[in-house]
Order: sequence, then C-alpha cells, then structure tokens
Amino acid sequence: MLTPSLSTPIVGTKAGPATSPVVDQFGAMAGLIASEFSYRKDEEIYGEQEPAEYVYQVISGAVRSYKLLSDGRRQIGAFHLPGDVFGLESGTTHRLAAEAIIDTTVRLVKRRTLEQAASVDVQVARKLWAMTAGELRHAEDHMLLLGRKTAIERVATFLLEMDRRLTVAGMMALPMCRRDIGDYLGLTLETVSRALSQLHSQGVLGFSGARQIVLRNRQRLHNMDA
Amino acid sequence: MLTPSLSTPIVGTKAGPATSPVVDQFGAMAGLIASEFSYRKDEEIYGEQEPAEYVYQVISGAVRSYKLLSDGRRQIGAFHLPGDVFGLESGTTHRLAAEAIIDTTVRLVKRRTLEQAASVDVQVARKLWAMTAGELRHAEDHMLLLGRKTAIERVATFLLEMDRRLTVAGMMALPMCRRDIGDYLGLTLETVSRALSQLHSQGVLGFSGARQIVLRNRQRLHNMDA
DNA sequence: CGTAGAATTGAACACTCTCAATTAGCGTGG
DNA sequence: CCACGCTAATTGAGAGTGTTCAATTCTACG
Repeated sequence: MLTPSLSTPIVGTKAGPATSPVVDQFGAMAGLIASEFSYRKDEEIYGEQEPAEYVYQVISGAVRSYKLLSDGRRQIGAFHLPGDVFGLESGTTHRLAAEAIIDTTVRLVKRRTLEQAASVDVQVARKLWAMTAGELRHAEDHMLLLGRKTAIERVATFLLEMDRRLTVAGMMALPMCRRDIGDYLGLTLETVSRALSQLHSQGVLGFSGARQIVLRNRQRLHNMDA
Repeated sequence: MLTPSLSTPIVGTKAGPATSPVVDQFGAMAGLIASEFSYRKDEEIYGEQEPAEYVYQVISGAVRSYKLLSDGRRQIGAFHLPGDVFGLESGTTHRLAAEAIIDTTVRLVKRRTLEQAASVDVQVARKLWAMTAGELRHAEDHMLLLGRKTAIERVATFLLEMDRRLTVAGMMALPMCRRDIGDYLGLTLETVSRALSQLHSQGVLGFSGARQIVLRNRQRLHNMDA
C-alpha cells in the first residue's frame, strides 16, 4: 500500500477494521461492490450530465473535475489526489466531468450500493452527507479565491493547498500542467507561470523541474494568500 | 401566507400533511423546535466560524451569505430568498457569515434537533444530504461564473437566476444593492451598473426604479450567459 | 419637499490576457 | 546513453477588460 489513506474505505465511519457495521458490510460485500479501474492520461472518467453510476476513490494518479462553457472555456472545480473520493452525487447525474490528469487507478463502488447502505445505516448516510459538505466547503473557499483574490494570491493559495495535500519529504510533485492550474485558479497559464517565476525570484520557492517545487517560506505565502 | 413555499417545513420529505413520519415528528415538536425571529436591514444573523446552533428558513425578506478577506474584500456565496433554507451545516460551525439584506423574518430550528431526527429517520438524513448537495451544485455553477465568465455574462446569468427565483407578474424586485450584486459576481458595483445600462440600452430589460427590472428578452440573455 | 444613500456615468489606470518567440524538460528511439 | 523531437513552460510586448477615482444624477424616505 503506497499511502496510508488508501486503506480507508470509500465510506467508513470508523478508523478501526471490522469494528463498525459499515466496515463489516463493505468487507462482506467487497468482492461484489468494490473494483478497480485504470485510466490513461487525459482519459475521460465520466462526462458532465452523465448518469452517476459509480463513486470513485483515487488509488494512484490524479483527477480533475471541471465544467465547460460552450466555447471551450473551462473551470476546474477540484483536483482529486490519492485517497480522495470523487463523483459522489446525491442526485442521479454528474454535474462536473472528470478526467485523469496522469495515468490513474481508482477504486469504484456503485452509487446504488451506497444509497442502499445509507438507507439502512444512518451512520453511512451521515458520512455521505459529511463528504458532500466537505466538497461544499472547498467550493465556498474557492469562490472567494475566484471572485476576489489577485493572481499572486491565487497562486499562493494553490501552492499552500497542494503543499498540504501532496508534499512528501519537503517536495511537492505537481501532477498537473500550468493550463490545469490556470483553469483551476481562473487565470491563464501564462499568468500562473509569471506568478511562479516571481515567487521563485523572491526565494519563496525552489524548482527542480517545472513541476517539482519546494516551498522555502510558507509564512510569506500565507501572508500573500490574503 | 405570502408565498406557497413558506408552507414547506425546513425539512420535509413529502408534500402532503401529516402523512410522513417526518412531518408528524415536526408537527408534534413544532411548539418546541420551530420559532420565528426577525432581523433588521444589514443586521448580522451569524458570523463566519460561529457555532452553528440553528438552521434557518427565510419567511420574508432576503439574506446574503458571504466570506471576507482580511482587508475587507467580500465574496457573497449565495442570496437566500423566501422559502430558502440557509445556515445548514454538517459540521458544527458556520463557514460563511449571514446578514439580512432588508428587514427579514426567519423560521429557525436547532441544528441538534435536526441531527437527532436524522439519526433515527433515514429519510430526514437523506433530505439534509440533498439540501447540502443543492448548495454544492449552486457553488459549482458559481465557480464557473467567477472563474471564466465575462462581466456581461455574469450579469446575464444573475438576471436569469433572479428572474427564476423572484419574478412575480413579470416584474423582478431586487432586494439587494449594486454592491451586493458585484460582490456576488466578483465585479465592482460600477461594472454591474454599466452592464445593466448596456442591457437596458439594448432593450433586453426595462427599469422602473433601479431595483425593479422587467426582462424583455430572456432568449438574448440566455445567449449572452455563455 | 429636502436630504442622504444609491446608482449612473466618465476618464484614466492597472492587472491580466493575448499573441508571439524562445527555452526547458521529458519521453522515445537510435 | 545520447540525440532527437515534441510538448510544456517561460518570457516579452502590446492590447483589452474591468477597476479606481471622481462627479453627477437618481430615488427612497423622512
């Protein structure tokens, strides 16, 4: 197991193994409901408005969830990294599309299966609510960023978020390109690049290749993120 | 009762009266749990990060939910109009502040009461999840607007949203000022005003006072909203 | 009616975008 | 292992959309 979070079931209400009815249930049904699937770089996992048949958990790789305007403008709403659950819907359709950013393996569970578990176990229902609420919190924070932060503030916020989510041994290995970052932050790829260069020249961060970043001054970033 | 939606309980799983256990439960507990409260224009209902003790439903008036940056920049995440539920949290604290836009009366229920109802009735739990999912859908749509739409597209989208939510007899009576609209759309109040003037001069809408708007060409607005 | 806040409008500016050219990085194949 | 080639990233210059600051007009209400 590559990361600790991968041992987490898609819906688990307790950390320990086999102590919760929920975990038992998944354990018992594991052969039936949980399977793995892999997608290649840039492959679509599901489209916007597609029926939400499955709920996904990233095992390895990275995923972008996004919406498009008719002329191709794109807004990425979230990046999903190992351990993250995505594609969870309360209704029957996906409201954002999802694509693999790099080669990605996911665990997947039928939505109906979770719904049924939630209908008999209020703890499962509570967990599904909490997961959607967590997505809502992220979206609310991101609305503030998109509506009111400057370019440098957006990039600072992005770096701190990625630092928290994927820094290992002091190094952050970004799976996504500058265009993805721009479409996440409501900027162009050039503006993202310029902001990163500026932070580099200020000594706030260091590069080892364009996507390998070391944060050298998190406090300065926190101050910039407004 | 001024609007039909006001007869809706804060959490109801069925439309009919006294047929659902949930409705019965609220009926039986009504005297204890549901009360009304009024706020004057610009009065705070709760602050960001405050404990989420109550869930609210607008009876009359209008409410803005927002986040602030340290220097005062504001992003309004949603407007709450009669019938709308707001302040519902899966966790224990409010993530946005809420203020009355105009004199407003709300119905309120203790969050703990809803939590307990949800812990024994999976239908209530399902409804709470669906309400949070509805907020998430709105936030996802709004991220696309904030990150990728032009000023005129944002205003067009806003007008169509408000048209859907509060047009009565062909007339839309906006409760909020231009600054509120700007802080909702990620624009300045001047840019909102200019966009409205432009739409007015194009004959897309008519004014009777700055906040009384009649849409004269919804199709053109739909085309503009990208 | 008179007044104060709200809204409109104008002009200049600034931040970000667009378009373009160059450089860097990385996977592939020799 | 190195060279090649392609994509990604950087950097520059100029343009544009939206902001800022300011003045005027409107309009709700007392």
